[in-house]
Amino acid sequence: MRSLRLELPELYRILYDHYGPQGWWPVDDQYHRKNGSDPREEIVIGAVLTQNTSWKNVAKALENLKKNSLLSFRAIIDLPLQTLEELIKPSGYYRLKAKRLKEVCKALIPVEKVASISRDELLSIRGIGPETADAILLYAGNRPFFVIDAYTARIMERAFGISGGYEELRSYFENNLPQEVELFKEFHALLDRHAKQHCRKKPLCDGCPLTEACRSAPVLSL
DNA sequence: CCCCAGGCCGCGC
DNA sequence: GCGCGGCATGGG
Repeated sequence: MRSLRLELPELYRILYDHYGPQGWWPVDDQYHRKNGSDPREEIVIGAVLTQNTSWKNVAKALENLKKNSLLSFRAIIDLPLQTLEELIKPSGYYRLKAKRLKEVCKALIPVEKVASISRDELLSIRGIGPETADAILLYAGNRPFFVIDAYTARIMERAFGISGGYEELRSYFENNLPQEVELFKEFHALLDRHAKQHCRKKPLCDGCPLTEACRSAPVLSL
């Protein structure tokens, strides 16, 4: 963990200046006002549904739940398994995720728990691994846990030669940034955005804001 | 046709 | 403790 050509706060600044605020985590506040539900429940549910799945597909599943006023822990717990499966089908792995959702909702009701539950306790819930746990802690619980995902790992490895397992990367971020929840939220979202826009599996280096700092950037020929 | 997407679990080694 | 297959839909 030594070859970073810029400090994390600088990396954040470059991405933020280039892409602007990303508006994570997206929630439908209007829906929750109308239904008297808690937007944090939507974050937890979305965090489970988005496991290895594009957000577009997740949005369809969330929309199906909203249409029927079922986007809440209580509704999901009370819903027959098969009905839940049909509603979330667009998000993929729908049989697996229907079971996971029920377990997670049961374990986290009332949703105020996200403010106090320990990371280890979250990890002991079936269907919650490290990334989902940290997403819940950060975006629903407003607590300073940095979310690592495949995008983050790819950017750090490719651009800066920083590789490591989940926990290694997480402590790297948490130890080299001010412990500010809003910074953690925005930084993770920006890394996601950057991976989609430029740092894809097949990198699109044209117009990349990190070219100057990136060790894998193509050499400019005159 | 292929590959990929905001992972996790259970298994074998 | 690490690697691998399974899980599934929708979009490029």
